[in-house]
Amino acid sequence: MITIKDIARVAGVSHTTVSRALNGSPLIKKVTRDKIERIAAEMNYVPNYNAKSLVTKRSFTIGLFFSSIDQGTSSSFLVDAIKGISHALDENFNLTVHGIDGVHNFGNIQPQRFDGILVMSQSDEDNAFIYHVKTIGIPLVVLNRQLEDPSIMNVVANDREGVREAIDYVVSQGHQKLAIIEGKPGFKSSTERKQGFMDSLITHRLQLDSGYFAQGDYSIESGYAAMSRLLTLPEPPTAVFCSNDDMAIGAMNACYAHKVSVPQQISLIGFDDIMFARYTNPALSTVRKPIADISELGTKMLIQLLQQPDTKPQQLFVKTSLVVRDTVADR
Amino acid sequence: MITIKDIARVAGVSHTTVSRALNGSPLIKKVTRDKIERIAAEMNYVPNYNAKSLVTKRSFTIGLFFSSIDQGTSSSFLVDAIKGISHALDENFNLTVHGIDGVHNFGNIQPQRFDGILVMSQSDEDNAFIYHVKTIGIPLVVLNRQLEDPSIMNVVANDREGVREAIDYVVSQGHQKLAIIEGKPGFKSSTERKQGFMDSLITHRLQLDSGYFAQGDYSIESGYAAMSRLLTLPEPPTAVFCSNDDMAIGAMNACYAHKVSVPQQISLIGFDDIMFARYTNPALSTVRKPIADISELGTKMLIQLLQQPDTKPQQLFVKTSLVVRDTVADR
DNA sequence: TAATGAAATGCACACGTTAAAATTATTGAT
DNA sequence: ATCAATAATTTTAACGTGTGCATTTCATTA
Repeated sequence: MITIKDIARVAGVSHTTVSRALNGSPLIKKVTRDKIERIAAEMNYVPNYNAKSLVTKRSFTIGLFFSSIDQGTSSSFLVDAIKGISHALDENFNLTVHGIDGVHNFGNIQPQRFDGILVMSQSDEDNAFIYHVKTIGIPLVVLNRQLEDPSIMNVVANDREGVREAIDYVVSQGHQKLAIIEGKPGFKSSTERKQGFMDSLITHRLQLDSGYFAQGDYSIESGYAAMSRLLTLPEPPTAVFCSNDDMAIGAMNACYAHKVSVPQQISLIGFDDIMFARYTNPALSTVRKPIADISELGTKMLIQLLQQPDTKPQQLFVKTSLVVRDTVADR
Repeated sequence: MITIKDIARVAGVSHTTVSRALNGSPLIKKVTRDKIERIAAEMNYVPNYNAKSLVTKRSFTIGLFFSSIDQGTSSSFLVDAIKGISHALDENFNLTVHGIDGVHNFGNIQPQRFDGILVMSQSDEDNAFIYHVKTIGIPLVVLNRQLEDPSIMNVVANDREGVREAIDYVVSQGHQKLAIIEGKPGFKSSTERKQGFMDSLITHRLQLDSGYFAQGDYSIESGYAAMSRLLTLPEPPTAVFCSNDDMAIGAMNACYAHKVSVPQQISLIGFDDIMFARYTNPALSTVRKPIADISELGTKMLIQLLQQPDTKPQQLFVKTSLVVRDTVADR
């Protein structure tokens, strides 16, 4: 492996000059810099990041932490997140991936090992980790889950607005009796999406029938169970908003089991636009939550935070978009 | 941040002794070691991996490289792979994730940055990268795609055997007219799976009708197209093996579009057992390719390779398993 | 008790880089 | 031509750790 000292010898300068030249210091004369850069390229020099890190105290790695990678249904999450991040990340940054539940020793999470940390959060159980990171002072951005704490940089989708639009669309198709299968109790996203649902109904002066609010927990099974209950109602809804696509799939299977045809007899709309929403039969209409965009924006904010540590934390919202497929019928 | 020198001062020994004690050197007396370990724990000492790396020339990171993370349909791949790997990986190893297509400068891939590399390969376009890694001497394991080169450690599923079992099962259900939708031409996996298909037919003395061999390329669309063609045959098959689940989903949609009911009129069986195979309507019968197991085994082999660099490269096969769901009818 | 050898520890340097301080070269003004 | 000011470069030290070799400590034997 060749080092700056080797280059220095060839160029007839000191290794410090090489270091400066290669790092764009203004202290170096142009001709010297050019010569050094040429020689470095010729010798296929690649900097030793460990040595760099040791002295600059930067690690050139940013860590991506998921609530869990062993559990958690949403596999598309991970891919989309990594996509978005690597899109925004400089090539000589390393991206490491971890499950928060796999971190047994918080002591391993140190400023010296991570220049910055992205948390793709799915549950408030991540808070202990998040606050550890915040406490030891590693630049931090939390993605996907809306936090109450305004002192932490946070990038999320505008769930409420997105759901409102979706329900507006369902209503515009002539539906009057709308039900909702709610998300996991206590989760911010659950209440946000429910709010969006109600916003739309209220705007359209449709009644809020308490029998049309079914509890779920974001799992496929809970979608199945909730839908089964809704179908046995004396006067079933004509359209059901499922607070995520997993539950929508469960709901669709429930319809299938009860010989209720989608969308002829009942319309369904989900939330997330997971990878296989388009491959269900019929293809699921849903609200796209742009995980890749969220991740990319979050990464940009993190980089900003690295460069200017006193940047004010903000809560940023990324717009969702309605994806019309085949599960909402015109009435 | 506290260093071994701080510990040394407190313990009243030299930093060398601390270093040795903490790294399990046999040169240190037990009482000394115990004292040092106690003090280190009390002071919440965490080693500086950059300094360690600089002097030992080990990076404590292993790189996971995918063919692409921007493209490539199979999102469950990534999750399962990371699952399997982090399962086998020591906590003080870092796992970094990259897309091979995102590596613009092979010069960045150096022994100094990666102790070892795992390639989750999906296409032979990865070969340039693989051989670069091999050439510069980074310990390497290639996962998922079977290589011809016996000098590279390789862990793959036993596709041929898995398909044979699956087709045996389909035949045992009374099917006689079986078709196959083949994978991408030129891919090792395509020919392996086709071989498994033929193995079974030959064993059961069923005829190989060339009209029942449809070309695909692993994409959903190609599955749709191939199935459409098979359905227009004067004497259509009663069961179709699709060389992966994506094509099976395309095929299922083709049946749906042609008003052919699955499995009543035609049976389908896929390969991979992707995450949403169980959520199709009806749920897809398929062959599970254990990506997590492959990754875990591959990681173990890599670790072995790190510890004993002269370990002989092998080609290891991981068993697939038949997943019976609802798309193969009894006749 | 002294000599011997083995066990335990310390010293000094190295790893490749950046940064502060010191030195030398160059320019401009008188 | 001289001096000051500034530009360009070098010298020296430091980051935290591991390792070869020298040194000390300690138990054993003569």
